[in-house]
Amino acid sequence: MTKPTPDPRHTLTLRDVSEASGVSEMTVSRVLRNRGDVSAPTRERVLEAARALGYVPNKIAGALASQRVNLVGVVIPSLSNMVFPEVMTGISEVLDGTGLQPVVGGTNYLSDREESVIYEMLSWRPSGMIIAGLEHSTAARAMLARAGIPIVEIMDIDGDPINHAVGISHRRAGRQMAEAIIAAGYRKIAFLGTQMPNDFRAKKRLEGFEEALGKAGLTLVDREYYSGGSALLKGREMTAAVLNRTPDVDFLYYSNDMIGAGGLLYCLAQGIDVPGRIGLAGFNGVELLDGLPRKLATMDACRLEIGRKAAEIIAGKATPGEKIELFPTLQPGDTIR
Amino acid sequence: MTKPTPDPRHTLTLRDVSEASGVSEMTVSRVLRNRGDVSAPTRERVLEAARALGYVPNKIAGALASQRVNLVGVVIPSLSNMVFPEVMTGISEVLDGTGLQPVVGGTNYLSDREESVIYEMLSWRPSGMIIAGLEHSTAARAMLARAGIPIVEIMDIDGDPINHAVGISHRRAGRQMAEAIIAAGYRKIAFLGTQMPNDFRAKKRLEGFEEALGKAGLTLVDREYYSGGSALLKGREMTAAVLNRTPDVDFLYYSNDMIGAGGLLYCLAQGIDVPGRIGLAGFNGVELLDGLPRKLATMDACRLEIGRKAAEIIAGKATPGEKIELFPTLQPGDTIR
DNA sequence: CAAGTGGCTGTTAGCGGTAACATTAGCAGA
DNA sequence: TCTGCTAATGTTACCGCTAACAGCCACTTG
Repeated sequence: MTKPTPDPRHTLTLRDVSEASGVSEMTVSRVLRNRGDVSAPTRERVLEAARALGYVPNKIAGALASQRVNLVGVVIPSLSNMVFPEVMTGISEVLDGTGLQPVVGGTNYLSDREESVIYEMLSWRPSGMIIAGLEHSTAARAMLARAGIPIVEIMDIDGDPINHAVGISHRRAGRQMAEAIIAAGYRKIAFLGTQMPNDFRAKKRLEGFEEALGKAGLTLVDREYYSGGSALLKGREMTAAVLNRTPDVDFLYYSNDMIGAGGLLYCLAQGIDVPGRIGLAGFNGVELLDGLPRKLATMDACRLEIGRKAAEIIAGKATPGEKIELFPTLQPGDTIR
Repeated sequence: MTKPTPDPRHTLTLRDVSEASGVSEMTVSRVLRNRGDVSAPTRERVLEAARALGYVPNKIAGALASQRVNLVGVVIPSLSNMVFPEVMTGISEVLDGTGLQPVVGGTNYLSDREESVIYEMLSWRPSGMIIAGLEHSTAARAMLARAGIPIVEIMDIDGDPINHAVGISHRRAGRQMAEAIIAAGYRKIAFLGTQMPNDFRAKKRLEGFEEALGKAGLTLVDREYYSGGSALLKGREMTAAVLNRTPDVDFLYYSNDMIGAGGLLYCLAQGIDVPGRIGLAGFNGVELLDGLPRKLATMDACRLEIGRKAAEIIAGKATPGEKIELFPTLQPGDTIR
């Protein structure tokens, strides 16, 4: 069967079910939505008819008539980031059972893309929007602000939310990590991270990090950026480059766990004493790390909780304070002495 | 600003733009959709008015009236599987520019969930559906079959598609891997995989694998299953368990690369000679592997290409043959001697 | 026994757009 | 001047469903 239309007739509507079961369309509608009073026998007849016909309601018509859409737009930079699936899990957990359904869109860290994804989503009149980050184009902010639905910006709270924000302070996270590293006695610290001009959160982390270094009278002894490709592999390569260029470096701060893991594998393969000779740290608290030969120091980003809280605000289950700050915990692992 | 409704008045409609620009709603509609003839000055006035008001069209109403929806439903088991983001990339690549937009839904390998996700999606009357796997509940198949839209089942072609199928033969993939392993001289082969009763593709791979073993007069010397948790870590644990229980095993066949990678790290840490004493192989060709100390033998699943081809069928860019079979290539890596 | 009451079902009028057709103006050619 | 045509715009009738309200029929209640 290659033809996509195995049905000879028109597409089914409420009317078909109504005729098949001998009641009005309205009653069918009531049965199918479990709303209002319908007698048990009628309900049975209707359900039976709907099942027999294989009727699938048309939500487009329903949404237009009722002015209600059970969709929640979720706008994130990337699906393949390890970070966002977990946020999605938190969102789904909470939304499941509320009748609300998440719809995901990716922006690839592109502001233009973000704007058009938001526009597209709003044109479906969702019940709420969850968006990663606080930085958006003016147009995007304007659209969101006047959409008349709850908007939750997630991941970050260093900035001004349109409506609600749930996240951590990346600036503070960077600072904390720097303080821990300094406290452990490391002094020649290098940074290795992504080259994404639009990864504002990574940028803020680095700012906080350097700020804390500054307070201790230190500056980064080296930095290395990458873009694209396998993060694990890039981590190896970048680490090799830094160690080569700055042999006396004693700490490598990675902007995420994947490149950190690559660096760790590289150091171990080179027989470098970790954390004695060189310390390492990443960011995110990716589950992956649990399987590595040594546990990388990191900081979890409260991803699951961020997803949950955001969804709760949309679902009306949480008091919507303007900003909800979560506090990541530093996991020293085995790579800080 | 905590209130989600910065706008005092009602939500905007075509009428508002029409009044603001002094033309009929129909003309506004034409301008906004770039359809039909509209004079340049009128077009300008309308666009100007729409921009000034911050009008976002209501696709629900538009879709109902035009009976056209630019959405493509994509149903996959899991977003956090490493496998599916790449499929999504392929889909997006092709759909971008066609005006079609993918909408993703996850099933967690649960047949019930799948059925309800499909129902939910169909109720939005999408232009097409892309669904992982060939195994669905009777009700799900029926719904899809009579939806009157192109349905593309992806990943697998060992079975009967509803409409179109794009994928690889997992049975054949398992067979091929077994043949390569046997050819390399391994004889005491164990299998380590997921415990998911609904991961039909992993199951088929194993069937093919065992079939080929059988032809060579061999059987699996051990098997180990897992569920949940960090795949990398589980890989280590399972490998330890097998090596402990069956010390003379000489090959470990993993149902996916992540647990394979965990196993590889474990073997290396134990100082086991890989691939001399023990050979290893996974499945998927995950990019991640590129950063591992040694390259794991695997077989890529043509994920990008599957996504592309599926999207092309939906977009009408490809001749829709019933089944499109892709052929994975075996990547021997460094873990088969 | 009239008037209420509650359970069940039907009727009507849109929701905000768009397809299809109608209308108008402007202009060329006979 | 009149017809015929095209480009630009307007009018009308839905799309499939649901909110709101309107019946109707037992039954109770005073």
